[in-house]
Amino acid sequence: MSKTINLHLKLSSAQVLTVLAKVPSGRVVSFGDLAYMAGYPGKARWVGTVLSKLPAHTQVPWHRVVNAQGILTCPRADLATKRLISEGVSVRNSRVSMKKHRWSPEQPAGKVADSTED
DNA sequence: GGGATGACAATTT
DNA sequence: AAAATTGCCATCC
Repeated sequence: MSKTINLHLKLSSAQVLTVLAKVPSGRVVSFGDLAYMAGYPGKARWVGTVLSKLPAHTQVPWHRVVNAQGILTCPRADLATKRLISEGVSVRNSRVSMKKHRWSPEQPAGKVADSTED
């Protein structure tokens, strides 16, 4: 059949940035997780492309984004490391412990998964 | 408009 | 554990 009907409908980078802005200090997320949370599972590469276009003075915590291996793969890895350590994240050789610092969109207590949610 | 590249990931060898 | 393969999307030449 036809191969994906991707018409003029483009992905929303704003959604990714919105989710990223929700990542708390001292935590990190992978590109894939970020893409998944934003509603675009499997499009990790695209997330990388989006972040690569962020301005240098952006307020978005781009330094909290690492790859699935927990490695800081951004061109400012040294800066990201510096920031993460400042937030209490253990960074070793541009690498963080995903098992310990990986952030999940956990709902705050009281807000249980209700089907009536939007 | 095709091919290479990039802040990726899951699977397989 | 590490390298190779394949998939994925936007951007650059």
